[in-house]
This record gives sequence, C-alpha cells and structure tokens, in this order.
Amino acid sequence: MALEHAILVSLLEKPGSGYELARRFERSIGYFWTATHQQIYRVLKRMESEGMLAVRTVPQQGRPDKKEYSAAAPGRAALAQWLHEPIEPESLRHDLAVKIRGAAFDDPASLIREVERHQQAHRDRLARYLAGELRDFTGPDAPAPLDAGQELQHVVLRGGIAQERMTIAWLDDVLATLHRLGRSTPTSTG
Amino acid sequence: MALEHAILVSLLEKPGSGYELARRFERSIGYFWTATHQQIYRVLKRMESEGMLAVRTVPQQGRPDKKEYSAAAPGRAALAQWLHEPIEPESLRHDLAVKIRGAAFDDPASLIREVERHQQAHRDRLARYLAGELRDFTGPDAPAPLDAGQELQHVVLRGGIAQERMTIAWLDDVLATLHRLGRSTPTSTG
DNA sequence: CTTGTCTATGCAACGAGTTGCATAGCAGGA
DNA sequence: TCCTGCTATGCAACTCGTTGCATAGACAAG
Repeated sequence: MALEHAILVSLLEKPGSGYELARRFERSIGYFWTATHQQIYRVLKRMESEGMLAVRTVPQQGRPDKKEYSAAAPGRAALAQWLHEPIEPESLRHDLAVKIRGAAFDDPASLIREVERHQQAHRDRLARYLAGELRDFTGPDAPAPLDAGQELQHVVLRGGIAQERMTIAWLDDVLATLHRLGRSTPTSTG
Repeated sequence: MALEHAILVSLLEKPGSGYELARRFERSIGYFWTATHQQIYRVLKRMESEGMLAVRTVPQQGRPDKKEYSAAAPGRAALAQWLHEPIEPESLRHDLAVKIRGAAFDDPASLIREVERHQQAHRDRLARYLAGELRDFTGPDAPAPLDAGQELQHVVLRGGIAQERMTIAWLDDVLATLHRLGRSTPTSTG
C-alpha cells in the first residue's frame, strides 16, 4: 500500500506531525495522493510501533503539544525496497464518466451544470498548481539551481498541471457533446 | 458508491451476467472504473436482494448456467436520483508519482526502467482505445448516425484517449528529468 | 491422460478508506 | 456570552476493495 510510502517520502522531505501531514496531503501531495487525518494518524501509529518512524513530543505555546514524526532507518530501508519493486500501472476511478454514460438513460442536458461545476473545480486546482510552481520552482523567489529533490517535485507537479489541463479540455468536449444532444434528441430514455 | 451505478449503467446498456460484467470492466468500462469479479458478484447479490435488479437463469450448452441480470425499475430510479445529485470532483491516487518523489532519497536513475515499463503499458492501452474507437465510432463498420448513448460512450472514450496521451507525454518529461539527474548528481541521498 | 485454459459463481479473511463523533485549549467576532 | 473556527489527536463502526481459495464442466494441447 502506498499511503505508507507517501508518508515516508513526505517525512524524509521534512519531519512533521500528523496534523501537518494531513495539510500537506491537502496541498502539495494532494495532486498524486489523498488521505484524511484519521487515516494518517492510524498509519503513523502503526508505523511507529513497527519502528519505521521516530517520534518526538514538541511542546508549543498556546497550542496543544504535537508529536513530530521522522523517518527512522528501517522506514528508509522499507521505502528503498519498495522503490526497487515493480508496481502495476494504476487504474483510475472516474465518477463523472459513469454519470456521463448514465445520462443516456436520463436527460443529457441536465448534466451540463454538474459538468460545468467540475470544470470550475479543475480550473481552480490548476490555478493553485500554477501559483505553486511559480512560488517554488520557476519564479524569482525560487532557489536558483534546483537540487534533485526539487527537480523531482517539479516534474510531479508538471504532471498534476498536465492532468488538470487535459481534464479541462476534455470537459469542454463533454459540454459540446451534451449541448449537441440537447438540441437534437429531447429525451432518449431506452 | 459508484460501483453500483457503474453496474446499473452497464446493465441498462445491455443485460448480462456477473462474469460478462467483469469482462466489460476489463474493457470498455475499464477506462473510467475498475472492479474484480468478486466485487461485482457481491454487489450484484446485494442489489438483487434490494430489488434493484432482476435475474433470469439462462441454461447454456456445454457451459455452466449463467444468471442474467438486468436493471429493474427501482434500480433505474436510484440511478436517476444519483445523476441529479452533485458529486465531488475525484481525487487521484498515483503510485508512480510517489515513487518519483521518493527517488530523491534513492538513486533516481534506477527508476528509469520502471517508468519506461509504465509508459509502454500506457502506449498499449492507448492502442486498444484507438482500435476500439475505430471499430465502434469512427470506422467504416461503425453505425452511421450515432444515437445519444453512443455519442456519450464516444466522448467518455475520448477522455480515456486524452488521459493516456497526456500520461505518455508526461512520462517523457519524467524520463528526461531522470536522465538529467543521472548525469549531474550521482547520488543525492539526504 | 494429464495439464492448462475458459466459462461461471462464490466464500472467507484481511486491508484500505470513509464517516461520525469526541476531546480540548485558544482566538476572534456578533 | 455564545458561536465559530483553528490546531491537535484519536476511537468506533462501517463500507469498499483485494487476495487467496474452492467448485465444476467443457475443450484443446501435449
């Protein structure tokens, strides 16, 4: 399972608490993996008990203490081993595509608003990714020569950007199709 | 959950057995949803007990009997209701991206073969999708004017094609990055 | 004649992911 | 004063998804 490995990578990049990890999963890690705080806490606990992670309780001012996790040697070794194992190319799950095919048995035009809403969400995501790219990699405040870790983070971010651009363009195609069907066939319920 | 809805859509397009559905999930449905036969049988059983599906036992020659499922009125109604509810834009899970970011703590060059293997898998998938498009939608044997259902199937397939093309191009970018890092930084283990 | 593959359905166990809820201090606004 | 929201961690129950295994007849290759 890859949540373990995503956590190890994130902690190697920078140690942090469960809460902080949860926020990273909402942001930078979010464009290739998602996890809720409940999932993260549960996995952190298990990994700690297996000796993969080290913990340090950090007292804070005006805030609850936090447990700062970092990758221990066995965790690092487990990650290295996984990196050398082949994995299956992932299969996607796309709810909206199910809806689009299902629209043949309902009114296709009634899906237009939903598709537009999704397209807007993807536009918003793209804007965030592009802002992050400028801030961390291509803008004037970005480190001048990127190190290997930053180069790899950047190429993964470019993947997220390409994904969003592709999706936005495809949803244009979907919208055009739905409009076309709305004009020609009023209802096509089998 | 969308497996239920994917099954309803597929059975509305054409009734079939659990086994047949499993094969559809390997093929046409596979570019937007995946499921194993175990999952499908379990859900079919539950949906039948809930009255969403109708079953008919079909005796066959030289083969085991099959249970042919079709969507019943309550199933159709449940699908229609879901189609009118807004859903959350989906979040992806991309193991390979985890590996790419993890490569910063290992040898980036050792990932090249794995990335090439994935790229080849996506090329194969793209070839299958394009063959299917020619056969069902754009080739000489395709139905002359497509009906609404076929138009919608086609636009979803175009989404799958766009996805694969984007991924193949991005993996070129990844490979170029890994080669670049292999030349400049021998190992960059933090 | 045995092995393997295809059709066809299913159970059991486990691991991954989701949802709802609980606690608790601090800060800011109505 | 009360309500909302943020940081911070966690349990319990449930559903979803994966893996391994079992059954069973038909057919083809060796």
